[in-house]
Amino acid sequence: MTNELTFFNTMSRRNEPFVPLVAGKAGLYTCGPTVYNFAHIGNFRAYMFEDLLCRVLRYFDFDVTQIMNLTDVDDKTIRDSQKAALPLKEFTAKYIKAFFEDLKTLNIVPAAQYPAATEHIPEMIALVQALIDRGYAYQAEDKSIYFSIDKFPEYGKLAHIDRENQRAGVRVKTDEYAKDSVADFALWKAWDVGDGDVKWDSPWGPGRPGWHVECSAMSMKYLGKTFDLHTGGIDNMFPHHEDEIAQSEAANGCTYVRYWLHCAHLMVNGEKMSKSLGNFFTLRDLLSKGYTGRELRWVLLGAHYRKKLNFTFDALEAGRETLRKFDDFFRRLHAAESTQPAKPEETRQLAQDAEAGFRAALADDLNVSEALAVLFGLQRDTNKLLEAGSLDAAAAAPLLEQFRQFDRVFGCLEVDAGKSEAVPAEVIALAEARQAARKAKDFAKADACRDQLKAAGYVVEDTPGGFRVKPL
RNA sequence: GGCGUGGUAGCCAAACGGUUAGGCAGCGGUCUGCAAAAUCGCAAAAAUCGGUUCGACUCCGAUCCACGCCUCCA
Repeated sequence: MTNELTFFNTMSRRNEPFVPLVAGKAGLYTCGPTVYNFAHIGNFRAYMFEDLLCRVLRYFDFDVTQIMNLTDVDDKTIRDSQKAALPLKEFTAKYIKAFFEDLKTLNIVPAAQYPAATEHIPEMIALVQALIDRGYAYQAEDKSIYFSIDKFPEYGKLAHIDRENQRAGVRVKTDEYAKDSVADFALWKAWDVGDGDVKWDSPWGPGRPGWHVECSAMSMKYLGKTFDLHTGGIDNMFPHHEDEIAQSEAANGCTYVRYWLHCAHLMVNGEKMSKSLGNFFTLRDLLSKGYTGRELRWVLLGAHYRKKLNFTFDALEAGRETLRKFDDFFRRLHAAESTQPAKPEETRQLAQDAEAGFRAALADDLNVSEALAVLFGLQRDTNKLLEAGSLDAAAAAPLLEQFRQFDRVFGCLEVDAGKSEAVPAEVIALAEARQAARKAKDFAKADACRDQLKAAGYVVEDTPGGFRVKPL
């Protein structure tokens, strides 16, 4: 059985066996949302990928500690809270609440902690001070503190950025005159009038932390100076993650992160979905169109995380159909009755083989497509047995259990959801009336009964053993 | 300009130097009063042009196209 997980490490640009710092444990840091608005489904592609990663790590018996930060102070958050005439905290609280609701709707397993930037200012100040003490940072004329990239020769090792070849000129903004070098980035932003009452005291005067320093300070606090995995969207690779590495390694003198995993974008009409382009859907948009979190979850799970995924409503519809078939399938499997000798040893073997294929697929840098092929393969084999009438409860049990195992990773099969569904007595009565009419060859009446059932929200299906009623 | 990714059947999407990926949709058979579900089967592919090879969707090169990062961004 394959038990060796491999991940594509952005740092080395190749697949590497995952060997954690501490055997059996995995520490993971995830760049979370900036809470000035509702997250869109492109954002959720990244959170879904991270959920998949954590679920797979757990499937392989790792004890996972996931930390996801909340960026609750930055230029846009300040700007929009001022527009809304609300204190920063009150403004972000609304979107933090919405974010957690959305995670739940998508059945994303919660992280261990969700540290907020504004709750960790002392840690950030300490980190900036360490960088100043070690000669990596300086205060400019505008009172802000900057990281001096020239002092960190390894700068660019993650993104493979060669500073010589960067386009000259484009990065210069009018307010950056104070920096020693254009590429230097802010660790601490000095307060200015536009920030209103958003400010914290520091040894360098009032201000607020720079974006990159937030993640470094919080990840170190919860996971240590060196930790296993850091994830995020590919657009965070540069400059955000590159800057995190520079700050953290300069301050600590040791490797910051051992495995970097980056998720590709969700596209819509061939362009990346983003707030700045305005071409996005929020989860709430989809819910209001009648789609479910489960259906979106299925769609987002459908492509490998390092490949761009084009979002379409067709895909959502196809996903809905697939899930419907699964619901029906599990209902039939729960009700399995044999007309021939059942063979539990055969189904146990089927389950075992599927398990092996499933693990091998996921171990290969989270190849969900192949894992899904295994899932569908087992479904097909199971259907054949059901069709042949050679499954009873005992023979079905190992199969059901295997699907439950699969769902620890997929999180949307709902294997047991239809099991205990109570069908109202009047619906049963109606179905029985239809059955009687059919026997009497009164098909007009039988069809009328079926229409009535449909109106009540049920479908009736005729099987060799009798009828079967299920919700529409 | 620099760095990078990708172009697979109607749609979505994998693996792999030679053997059916898979899903949705479609077509035909079985089952059914009709349906539905299921099942069996079928069809359909590799942007273009070269090269390497006994053999290439898979390796190499060129071309075209799309997309991303270099600026807040999952």
